[in-house]
Amino acid sequence: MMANGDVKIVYMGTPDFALPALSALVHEDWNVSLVVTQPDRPRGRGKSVTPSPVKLRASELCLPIAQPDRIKDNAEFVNLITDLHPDLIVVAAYGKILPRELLDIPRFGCVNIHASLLPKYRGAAPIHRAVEAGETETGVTLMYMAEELDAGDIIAAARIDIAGMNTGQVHDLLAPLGAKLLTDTLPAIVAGTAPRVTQDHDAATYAPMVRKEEGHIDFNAPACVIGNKIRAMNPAPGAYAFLDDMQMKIVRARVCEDAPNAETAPKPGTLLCVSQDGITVAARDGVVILDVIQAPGKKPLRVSEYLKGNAIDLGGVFR
RNA sequence: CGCGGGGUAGAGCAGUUGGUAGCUCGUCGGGCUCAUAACCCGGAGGUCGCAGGUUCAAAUCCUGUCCCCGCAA
Repeated sequence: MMANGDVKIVYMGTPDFALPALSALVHEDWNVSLVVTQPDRPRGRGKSVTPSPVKLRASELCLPIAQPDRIKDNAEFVNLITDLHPDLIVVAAYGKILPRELLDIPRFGCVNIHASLLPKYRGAAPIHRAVEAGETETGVTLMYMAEELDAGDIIAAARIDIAGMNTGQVHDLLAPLGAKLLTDTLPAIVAGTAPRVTQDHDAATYAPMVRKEEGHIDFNAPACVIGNKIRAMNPAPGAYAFLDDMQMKIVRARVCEDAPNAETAPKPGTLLCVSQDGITVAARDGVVILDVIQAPGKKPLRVSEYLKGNAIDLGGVFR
């Protein structure tokens, strides 16, 4: 049996989600000979050129880094990888689809850590979409990569209970879980004994990228749907609604589904109660009670704190 | 140089025609009450982000600097 250090790995990833797996590989002495991540881009306040989280981590770990602008039809990059003769390519939220010529390079293949229980939630935003759908469990899946997005054969998966959690919380559980799944499974992959189960493609669902505007809460929806949406959109890109001209972020809320009497049902979005316990807002059925809100330019505050220095008029309407 | 808001008592805010700081909550003590997260009275607690400048005098004006946040990417 070969030692971890004898297995040459190319790691491809970009955001925070890809951090734990990279660190775990290094921690277990796998030979990470190159880290590939998205190019530094102007982002954030001030439009400053910022490196990806994975680049920062790779730097800390003193690993070689490559940041190709594109990997499709990029002979130079393909040659770089080819000449490296990696035994395995590990991908975690890299952000680009790997072309066939890359997938064919490593003898042990290319594996991908995906933040859902495949075949459900293939695509860019599996965690957001799972939370939004009100799933009570999700997980991570390790698969051999295929040309089609997230459609490769499954090697292993791990599930967790996510009831009541927001996207950030699920993310923070899934990222290390994915890392563990990877390192637990790697020996079998290298030994050629890893399972390889074809996905049930008919059961596949897709998790498209989240658009910012999706965070705009429409109170003319069932309370539970709103609750799921608020959890799904936090911490990023954030859920919000307008109170007069102010865009108020809704960081945390809880739902009460006791449907108001149809006769007296207030217009959705109406503030029914403003107190230390939260801001009760009418939904199409039931109410949503806002617990943590964030005014523009301010920090997120519990409603009880917010009210110490700001007034919110009863009867206002969120739009 | 992308646009913009902000750093003032433990928390959230007010206070810019310059004159050593106020509100709500919390906290401590006392009172009222069968009782209370309610009410009344009283107290403690702040070198007003940091550094320099102008001035008799700066939270307040000027310059620099650090940090936080919203938008946009």
